[in-house]
Amino acid sequence: MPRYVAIKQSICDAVRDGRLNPGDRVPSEAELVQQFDVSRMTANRALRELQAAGVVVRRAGSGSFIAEPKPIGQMIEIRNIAEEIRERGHAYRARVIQNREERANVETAPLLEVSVGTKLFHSIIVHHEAEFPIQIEERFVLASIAPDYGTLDFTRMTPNEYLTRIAPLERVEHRVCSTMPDERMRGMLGLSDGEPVLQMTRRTWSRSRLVSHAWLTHPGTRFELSAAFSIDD
Amino acid sequence: MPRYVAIKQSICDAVRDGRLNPGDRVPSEAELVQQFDVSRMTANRALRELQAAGVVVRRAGSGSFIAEPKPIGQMIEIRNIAEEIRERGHAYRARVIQNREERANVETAPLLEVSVGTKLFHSIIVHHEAEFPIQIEERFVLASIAPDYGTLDFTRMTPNEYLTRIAPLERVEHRVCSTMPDERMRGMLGLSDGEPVLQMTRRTWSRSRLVSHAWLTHPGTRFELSAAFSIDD
DNA sequence: GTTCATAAGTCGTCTATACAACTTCGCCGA
DNA sequence: TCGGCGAAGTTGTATAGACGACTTATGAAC
Repeated sequence: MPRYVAIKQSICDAVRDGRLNPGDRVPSEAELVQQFDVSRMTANRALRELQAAGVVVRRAGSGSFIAEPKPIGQMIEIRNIAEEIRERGHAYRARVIQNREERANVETAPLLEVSVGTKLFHSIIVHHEAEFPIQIEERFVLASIAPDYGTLDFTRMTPNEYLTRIAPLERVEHRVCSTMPDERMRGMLGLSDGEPVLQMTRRTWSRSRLVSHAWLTHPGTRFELSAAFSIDD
Repeated sequence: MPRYVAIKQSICDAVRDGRLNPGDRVPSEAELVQQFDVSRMTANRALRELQAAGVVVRRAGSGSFIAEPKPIGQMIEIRNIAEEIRERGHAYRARVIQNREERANVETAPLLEVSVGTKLFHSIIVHHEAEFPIQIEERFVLASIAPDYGTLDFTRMTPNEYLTRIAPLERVEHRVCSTMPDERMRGMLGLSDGEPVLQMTRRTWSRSRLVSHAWLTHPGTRFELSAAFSIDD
């Protein structure tokens, strides 16, 4: 294995293990030169590529630091819905329908790819934008990765915000489809008859495991999902 | 400007101008050393970063070449719907409803951010998966970028396929929402009453211009949009 | 105490060189 | 004609050294 890759992996491993957290200082190029007995150019390449990957941020004269939770993926923004709403200048409010610990059954176990009986949390939250329900979030979380998930107050911090804080995001998968809501959904979202919903299934991986499965349901007429991608020089 | 950036830009410019096309050979590191009077490490960095950006592919022993149209964006796959259907093992068929040249009017001009009167093509195509309509594609294309768009046979090559061939994709923007179809849509997609659709608005840029605006409408129950993103070491 | 100059630490870039691995192609011999 | 060998070209990686720009802390001068 190339030596610059070994350096990158050692730092990525430290992030995955929690030995390095967002904001923490990463060894400087000079220190890596000593630790790994490489030339400075090799240490430089390792850190430079980690910066390109968004793992660290570097400031000339200051040092290299683990990047904040996630500048987000490249496209579909994994942003905090609370922030998003506040940026639009509206009040944000959350109503927690439920948040309890469960054992995975034959229906829920496949969602997180675990065996039946595994402990997990099951939360349902309705997010409001200025009194109007804008998203229903039904989420399953691996209990082992977030043991105190059941005690959190999601009116103060969204599950997304909490999870990106305690578990470094490694991979995200989205599926989007358009359906008609069932009666319960319709009630929670305050929809009139015949209004469709946009349903997004979001799965997130951390520390090499699938840790969360969420259904995010929006009123089709009150929500747009936006994504952009561009190449640069 | 750093010298490796100057090299990258010169190559990116050549791609944008059409002087370099997919598959074309890019000057080797040794040639760049002579052309730009830099050290090989500097030329190497320029080409290496272009490879990371997906602009070129490099093969040890062989050379560096402009990458194929697009390995796709990073997430939402800009894939050929025909390929996608065939990969699922079904027959693909397209029905061209219209394909004509128009002048931009007050409604269509803003879509491509051009002034009223600009020549553009307006095509409507229904894509079928094994007899079932799976997508309606209504698209506006800047005529100046694709002068022969009006003469193409879209039952043999999709607009997407054609456009990515003649114009290097620089930026893509997606917006997704869920709505109820109007009567005409419902007919074309063969939907029963009360079935919602997933409507995606896709805008693509090439050579620094917005060149295409497309509405892609899918039956909500017969389509899923999928996207994934992951960081690697 | 405040302000300013200086020094140390750090990253950003660039050079010159070296060796290894791989690809391609031509040449030579069987 | 076919096969194999080797040379030339190309990329991948690594080293040692250099200079510049920026940040931070230290300490001196006011």
